[in-house]
Formats: sequence, structure tokens, C-alpha cells
Amino acid sequence: MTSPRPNRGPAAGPANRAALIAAAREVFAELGPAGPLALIAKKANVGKGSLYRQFPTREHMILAVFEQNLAELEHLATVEATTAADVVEAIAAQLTESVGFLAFLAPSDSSDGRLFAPGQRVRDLLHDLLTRGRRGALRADLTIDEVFMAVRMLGSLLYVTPESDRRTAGAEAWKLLRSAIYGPN
Amino acid sequence: MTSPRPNRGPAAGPANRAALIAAAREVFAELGPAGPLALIAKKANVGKGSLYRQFPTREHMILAVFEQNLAELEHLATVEATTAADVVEAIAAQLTESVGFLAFLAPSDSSDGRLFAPGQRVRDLLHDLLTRGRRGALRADLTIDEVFMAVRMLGSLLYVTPESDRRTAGAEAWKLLRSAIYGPN
Amino acid sequence: MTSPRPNRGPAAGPANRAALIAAAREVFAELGPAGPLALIAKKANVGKGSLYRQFPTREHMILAVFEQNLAELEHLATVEATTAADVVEAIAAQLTESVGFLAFLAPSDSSDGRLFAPGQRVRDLLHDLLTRGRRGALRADLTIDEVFMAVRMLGSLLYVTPESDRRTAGAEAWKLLRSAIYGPN
Amino acid sequence: MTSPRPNRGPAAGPANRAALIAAAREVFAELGPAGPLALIAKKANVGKGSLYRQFPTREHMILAVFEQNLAELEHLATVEATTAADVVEAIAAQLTESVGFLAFLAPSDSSDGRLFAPGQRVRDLLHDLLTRGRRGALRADLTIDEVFMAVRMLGSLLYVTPESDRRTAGAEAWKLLRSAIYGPN
DNA sequence: TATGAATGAGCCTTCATTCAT
DNA sequence: CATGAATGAAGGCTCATTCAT
Repeated sequence: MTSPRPNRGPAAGPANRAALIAAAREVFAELGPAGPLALIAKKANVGKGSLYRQFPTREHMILAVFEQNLAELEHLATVEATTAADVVEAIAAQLTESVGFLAFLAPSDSSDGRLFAPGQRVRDLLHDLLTRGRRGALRADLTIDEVFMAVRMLGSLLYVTPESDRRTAGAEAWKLLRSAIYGPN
Repeated sequence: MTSPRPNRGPAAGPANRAALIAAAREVFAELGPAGPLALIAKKANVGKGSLYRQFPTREHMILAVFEQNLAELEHLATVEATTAADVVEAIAAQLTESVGFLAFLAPSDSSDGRLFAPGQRVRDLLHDLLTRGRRGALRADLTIDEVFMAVRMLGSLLYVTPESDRRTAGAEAWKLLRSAIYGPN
Repeated sequence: MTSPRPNRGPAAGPANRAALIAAAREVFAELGPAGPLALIAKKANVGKGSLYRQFPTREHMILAVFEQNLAELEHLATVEATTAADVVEAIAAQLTESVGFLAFLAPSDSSDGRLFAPGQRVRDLLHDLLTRGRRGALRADLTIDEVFMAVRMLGSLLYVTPESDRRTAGAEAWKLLRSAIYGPN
Repeated sequence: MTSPRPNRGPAAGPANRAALIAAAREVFAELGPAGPLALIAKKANVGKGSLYRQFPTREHMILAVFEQNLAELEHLATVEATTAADVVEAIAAQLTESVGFLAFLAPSDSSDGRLFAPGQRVRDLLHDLLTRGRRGALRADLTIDEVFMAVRMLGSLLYVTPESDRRTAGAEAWKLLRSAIYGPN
């Protein structure tokens, strides 16, 4: 009846957006990318309308979370000595961190609740490093598709793993995948 | 108005159960393990009440699907010359087949839509083969946990992949995983 | 928390349907054909799910209301001495009755909240009478389209008129329209 | 972030008002008088707050649109040779023009989405002409109420007719109504 | 025992209205 | 005084679960 939450005015916009992204990370991590938007709004202490203003569709929200991880990777890639292997390790670290598993979830077909798409910008980033000869320890004959597949497997494993087991499972899985993508040397 | 479908009596129980499992495979493969139970009942040409009688919870249903795949594997393991590598390949094949991806999905926490559990019987099965020296081409230093992790990764990848891409993605992923679990030679 | 309304079982189906149609008449009469479906369900003392089972879309519901009026007209047309003029008068009477204004509302384009379509069966019915020479007092040169337009005008007038004024307005409007569709004699 | 649209100061008031009325015509014509206020504000290139300042309620806005049409009619009535028949024809023309159908929609009960009120000033205007003997071709025994009813029917018909069909439907309906309000000669 | 209608909780989305800037 | 972000009530719809027949 009475408006319990005061209208904090337009200035609240950026703060709302940040709070929504943070809340989305939590909710997606716990319930997956199909978790209730209403819950995200509630966690962010923000009205449902504001959520829809900031993120017209669920995919926009997922992309916003993704964007943060992506920015980190792109920044890393600009550092002088960075190799493709370094970036891949960074991706694995991101994925294993409680929320990073979303990094490679991107809108495919929203009629399907399950989402998984390559994330072209990450591909581009790796492609660039590889063609510039900055391969690092990656096996010499490894293609980008193969690197990508390794990352997708780690991501999807973490996606289906309950939060409490994610860190352990991520470490073990990545250890195994390393033996597939790094050279025998 | 019309008595809709004749009550086929107690004898229909097992037939209903089988039809429900088959329908569940289809629905889970297409919509994931959160697909509508009503749709499963309809595909099975069975009332919703019967579905609930046979499978009190969604997890019971998932487990029943799992059971069928498991039985196949256990049968394979009884064959004379079967190695652990053979079983692992069989698992990969099951997973990649349109519906097999569910083989390693099992109830964890029913409040969580995402399901993934080790499947102790498969572990036991592999453990038995390995301790009996029937390792096959698997890398000599590979632990059961590692074999299992490889399979889980394949399963979860397929889980998040839309049905149309599953075959291709499964093949590529498994190719990569093979280089991690088989000996270098 | 506790289910306040008991599950009355499948036998409640036809009763529910009838109650829903009656409630829909009331709600549509008061709020127009865009009135809340939830209100209709509540008035009918029926769950929302049951409403959707009986009437998958709003148009189905509107059509069901329409159907009752239509049945009356088709019955009238089978009576021996009935003329087209009699049917038109019956339509006007239906329209003027508190809820009859819906008789000529039929699904057009559900993306548009306002609905109005000819109702082909009524056309057919009038066409049949006219070609069988059972014209009654209708002006000799009056086309079916013109008859229909007269009826549409009455219907739309009543549609936008608050319920309390409907009867009076309907009578006055029809009096005027009569002078347009009946012969000078 | 960016101060979005410059505050044009008090002088913008009248300009805003005019833009809002024009936008309201468009929106009401397309979506009916229940169309989103937000859309009107956007079309008018005006903030929502300004809309509410100019028109505290939806009815105020509808009335403002109505007022413009009314002014035209009152102006026409001041012209020397104008007859009641001329005014009625002008009303019909207004109604049939894409947006004129609103001319006779006026607030009745704001809790009811459907609006229709007599528009006393139009009555007065016609009454004045009739008592001054400036009847024109209108049937000699026609009362003001009857003239008014004819106009209301045309208006309500157009109200429920989708914009694409309005022109045609309006012409046909008016043709029929003419035979009811003009003398037989 | 099998059937499927009934039920309502819960999520999605739109939009009228308020109000900080 | 104008702007437009914030807010949440309201309505649509789906689907898990119960239970009369």
C-alpha cells in the first residue's frame, strides 16, 4: 500500500545497474541462467521495472555479467608478454571462481532455456594472440576450436556442479584438460 | 463425459513405466531435465496420476532413465575381453547418442534445477576393471577420479548443448579428452 | 497455504465451463472484452488453470459467449414463419439485453484490444432467409451488408455505453435504425 | 549521465501541450483511448512529468483532443449560411478522419475504460441552429436526441473498428444513417 | 488402479504514477 | 519547470501437484 522503498531518483541508475549485475551473478551461480528475474531484483533491492529498464531481456543481463569477465581478459591481452596460454589460464581461473562460469554463456536461442555460445570476442582475442605467434605452452598443433572446446567443457562442468563443489571440481577438471592442450614437453 | 482412456488395470503398470521412461528420454533430451512432466505423460499416453505413481518425484524419473544406460554398461563389463577403456568409450557413445547425455545426471539437491552426481555404480564398475588389470589403452597413471572427470565433462558439455549440435560437439570434445586419458603412444 | 477451494474433480468441468461463460458475460459487459481473465475466474469460483483449460485464449472465451446467442438465432431461423426482419429484431433484442452486445464481437486481430468482426454464421443465416424470399418488412433494396452495418452500429454503441444506460440507449438507437432499414411503407 | 533534453523553461509549456495533444490523437487512433501514456509522451518528445503537469488524468487528455474538434464545429456554426445538416456532415467527416472518432468520447466514469458522453456543447450548438430554423435537409420531425444518437452510433462504430477499415466502414455507416436522418425527398 | 480436470503458486511483463535531479 | 529513472500493482500464463471419478 505505502511505497516501502523510496524513489531514489535517476541518480540511483548506475548504482542499480551495478547492484543488479552483482545480484545476477549470485542468482545465476546458484540457480543457473534461468533463475527468476524477480529474485535478482529483490536481491539488488531494486524494483522490477528498473530491472527491465536496465536489461530488457534476460540475455541482456547475462551479457552484462559476461561483459565484466570479458573486459578483464581483453585487458590481460594488451599486456606485453601475455601469451594465448596465459589467457586460457585466466579464463579457467575466471570460470572456476564462483561466478565465472557464465563467461561463456551467451545468447543462442532464447526459446531454449539452456544457453551456450562461443563468445566471438574471446575467439577473436585468442586468434589474435595465436596469429601473432604468442602461443605460449599450448600444443603446437592445437586449433582455436580445440582451445575453445576445452574451455567450454570446463564451463559446462562448472555449470552443472553445485556451488559448494565447484572449486574442487574446477581444479581437477582443468588439470586434466591441461594435459590435452599443453605440449608433452 | 467419455471415459477417456480405458483403465487397463494393474497389468498396465510395467508397460506404463516403460513408456514413461522412453518419453522422458525424449523430453529430457529436447527440453532438458526440467521439461514439463505433463508432456512426458502425454507422450507416454499415460495419465498424470500414473506418472506420479511410478515416479513420485522428478528425480525418480531421471534415475530410471539413468538406470537403463547403467544396465547396458554393467552388461558390457561382464563380457570377457572388455577393458576399462572399452567401457569409457561406451559411456562416451551413450552420452553422445541423442539421449544418453543424461546418463550421468543424477539427483543432487532437488531444490536446484541442475543435476549432476558421480554415479557410484559406474565408478565401482570402472574400479573393478582397473584393479583386475583390464585397463586397456588408458594412460597407466590415470586415476579413476580422472577417468570419471573426463566423462563428467563430456556429459555436462552435451547437457548444455542444443540437441542439433550435440553429435558434432560430442565428437570434438571426446577427441580432445582422448588425448588426455589415453597414453601418448 | 492450505488449498481453500477443494478439488471438485472432473465432474466439475461442465459446471465450471458454464460458470465461466456466465462470469465472462458479466465481466465483458462491465469492463469490455479486455476485462481481466483472473476476475472471470474469481467470479466463476474457479481456478485460473481451469479457465485456461476450458478457454485457451481470450478469443475462445468470447466465442463461447457469442455461441450461446448465435444458437438462439439459428433456432429462431428454423421456425416456420420467421423472416429476416424477425431475425434482425431478435439480434437487436439480444444486443440490447445487458450482455448481448457481444453477439457481434468476434476475434479479428488479437494484437488489437478492440474486437469487431461480422460473424459469418449470422450473415449466412440472413442470406439464407433473404434468398428464400423471407424478407419481412426490410426495405426491398437493402443489402445484407447494410443490414449488417445497422447491427454493428447498434452493437458498438452499446459496447461503449455504460451498463446503466444501455437499455435506454439501445431502444433509441434501434428506433432510428429501423427507419433506415425498414421500407417507407 | 547526460542531461538528457535541455530544460526549455516555462516557455515550452504551450508547445509541449500542443505536441502532446497531437501525439495523443495518433496514439488514441491507433491503440484506442487506453493507449500507453508513456508512448504519447515519447511521440511528443516530452517528459512524462510534463505530460502529467499538462494533463493530470487521462480524461483531461481526451478532453483536450475533443476540444480541438469542438472548436472547429463551433467555428463552422458561426458561418452565415451553415445549417444543422452541415454541422452534422462536418461531424461525420471529423469522425471518419483517422482521429476524429474521438470527438464524442468524453469522460464518463474513469474507473471504466470505455468512454462515451453526450458532449453537451455539441448538443447546444445543434439546438441553437435548429431553433433558429437552420435545419437544412434534416427530416422535419427529427429531434436533437435523434441527431445526436446517429452521430454517437457512427462514432462508436469507428471506435471499435481497426484503423485500417475505418474509412470504408465510416462511409458505409454514414450512408445508412443518412437515410434515417434526412427527409425522404 | 488409471485418468485427467482442478487448483493455485510463481514467474514474466507492462505501464500508471511518483519524484530526485 | 522539465526530465526520465524508479517503483510496484496488476494481469497474463505455465506447470507441478492433488484428488474425484
